[in-house]
Amino acid sequence: MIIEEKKNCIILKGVKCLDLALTLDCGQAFRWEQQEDSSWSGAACGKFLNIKRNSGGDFILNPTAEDFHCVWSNYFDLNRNYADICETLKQDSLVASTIDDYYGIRILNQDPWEALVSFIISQQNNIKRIKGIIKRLCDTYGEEICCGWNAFPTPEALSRLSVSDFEAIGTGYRGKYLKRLADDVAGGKIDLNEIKTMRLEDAKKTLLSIYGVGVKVADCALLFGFQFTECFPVDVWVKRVLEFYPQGLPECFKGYEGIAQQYLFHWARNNLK
DNA sequence: GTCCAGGCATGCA
DNA sequence: TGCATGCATGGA
Repeated sequence: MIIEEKKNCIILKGVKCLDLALTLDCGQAFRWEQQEDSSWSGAACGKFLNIKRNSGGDFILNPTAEDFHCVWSNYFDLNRNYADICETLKQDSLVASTIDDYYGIRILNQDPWEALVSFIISQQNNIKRIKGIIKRLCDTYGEEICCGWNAFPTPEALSRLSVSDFEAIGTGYRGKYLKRLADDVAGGKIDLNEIKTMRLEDAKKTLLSIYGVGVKVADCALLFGFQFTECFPVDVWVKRVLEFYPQGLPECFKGYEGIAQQYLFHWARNNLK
């Protein structure tokens, strides 16, 4: 991969295995919106980004060089060799049959707080509605960054809300979970950065002790927000896929179960109605 | 109108 | 430890 730092943009050449639509709109992050010029706009880690792919296959990004290196390079997991990982995952016949259709899905390294809140909202909910709730949450309680985009609201900001404030933006019964989480994180009772340094078992145990966080939400947060690529979240769709794996997950997934899961999740949603 | 969605807490056996 | 039930909401 070659990084060209221009005056007003960053150009990435030779990036392997990155499909913007599949990666940004596959249900792992909920704030990305495709624009009329087919570029994608969104916000993460307190920064705004617009990114597009030109006809030559290069990626054009709008941030400063500093923000690219400090935030977006890691967010898009650009230093991980997905091409090699996909080759390994293809040893499994089901993944092999799906990977060409969905090639280019990456696991985004999201902010732990945003990921945890987002996946608490996601429970027993559909992706379209999850996006709406998170948009209202950010528009109402996040600090403005630029271009009409707000940052994801901080724990402190959300701790000032009441349960009914959460419910007013459509969280439903999850409002009480969010209220307690915001209070505990803002108050220092839960330290998300510390969880990030833990071994997987301890990190998962800690997340499971949070009110409103069960196995599925914990696995999604660990995979998408805490960089544990070996987590394999099982939702209603993946549960259907698992019928194809009566012996358990194949050896070739080892260490990258979460990446395999994204391909299988996507395939299931499109094929197992 | 009914069913369902990137589930979880709770109560009861 | 394992299973049944209620939970908010809006799109299909």
